[in-house]
Amino acid sequence: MKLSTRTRYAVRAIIELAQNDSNRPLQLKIIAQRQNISVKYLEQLMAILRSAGFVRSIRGSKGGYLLAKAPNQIKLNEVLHRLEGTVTMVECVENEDYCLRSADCAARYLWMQVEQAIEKVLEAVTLQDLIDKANDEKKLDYQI
Amino acid sequence: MKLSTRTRYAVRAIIELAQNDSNRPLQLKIIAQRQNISVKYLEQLMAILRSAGFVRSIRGSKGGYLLAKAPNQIKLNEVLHRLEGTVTMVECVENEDYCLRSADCAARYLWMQVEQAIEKVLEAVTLQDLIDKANDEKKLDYQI
DNA sequence: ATAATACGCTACTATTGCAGTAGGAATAAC
DNA sequence: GTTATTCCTACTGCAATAGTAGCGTATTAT
Repeated sequence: MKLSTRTRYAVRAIIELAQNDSNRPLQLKIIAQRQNISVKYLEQLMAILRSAGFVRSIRGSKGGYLLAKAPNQIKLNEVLHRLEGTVTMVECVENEDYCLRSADCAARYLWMQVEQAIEKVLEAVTLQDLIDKANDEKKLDYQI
Repeated sequence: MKLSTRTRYAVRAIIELAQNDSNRPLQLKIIAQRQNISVKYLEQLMAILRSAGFVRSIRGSKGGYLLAKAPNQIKLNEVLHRLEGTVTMVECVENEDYCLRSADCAARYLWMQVEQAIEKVLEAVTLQDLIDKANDEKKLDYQI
């Protein structure tokens, strides 16, 4: 039930964009440095986020990436869905016809419970929530 | 975030055992037929369940597998932990030292929320719950 | 005893998906 | 025009999973 590094990297990257409060686009080079990811790999991940409409890019010199919406308008479940293809852990949960026994399958019931729990969390969290949380933690650090 | 087929198969197998209300051991051959899994592959999965103490085996002619505890004593989180190695989706959730930024990492906060939600569901479900649920669904089928 | 049945163990192979690399084209700033 | 950056596509290497195979060991029925 591991999360792919693709997803982990991409989420970290989009958080960086959300935390970029300058009005200027943030370059992959910078994100790559901060997060210790190869630029080339990051490019591919950003392509996913871009085609999904979460970020927009500005090409050419001084170009880079910006969030395409406000951070409080980007829910993490949407992001995860795009990155993971599906958040479905098991085929039959989404596609009842996948298995003849779906209707009274005890296992399927379990997976549905788990998935609903995941979905509920992800639905309730926006990028804004995450950066707020990170800021709170930073404040705590200073107080020590 | 896919579940491995190892886990899916093993859970289905242990549910079969939980549903076996004869006092006689259930043979892998039977489970393999019902679930459409190779016997040899099942053997390996059952070895995991056995070493974890969830099931016990009876060797020899007319042998097979039985649950080692009552179905209401087997929580799904325990089973999943054994099968998946870890239910941790992201390394830093369990191991704070994994990353220098753990303390104020916005992403880590997200993954912790998700994992806690998963764990909460799995902790609350026993094999007994699953077979009860399956029986309920069967009853509904008959009523149609 | 013997045959049949069934688990136990270990090694091997094939496949798949992920992670990462590479090169060059398009675009914009200066 | 030069430089900096994204965009696109293809390729490669690697690791984990999925599945196979064969022989060994234990138990029961007869």
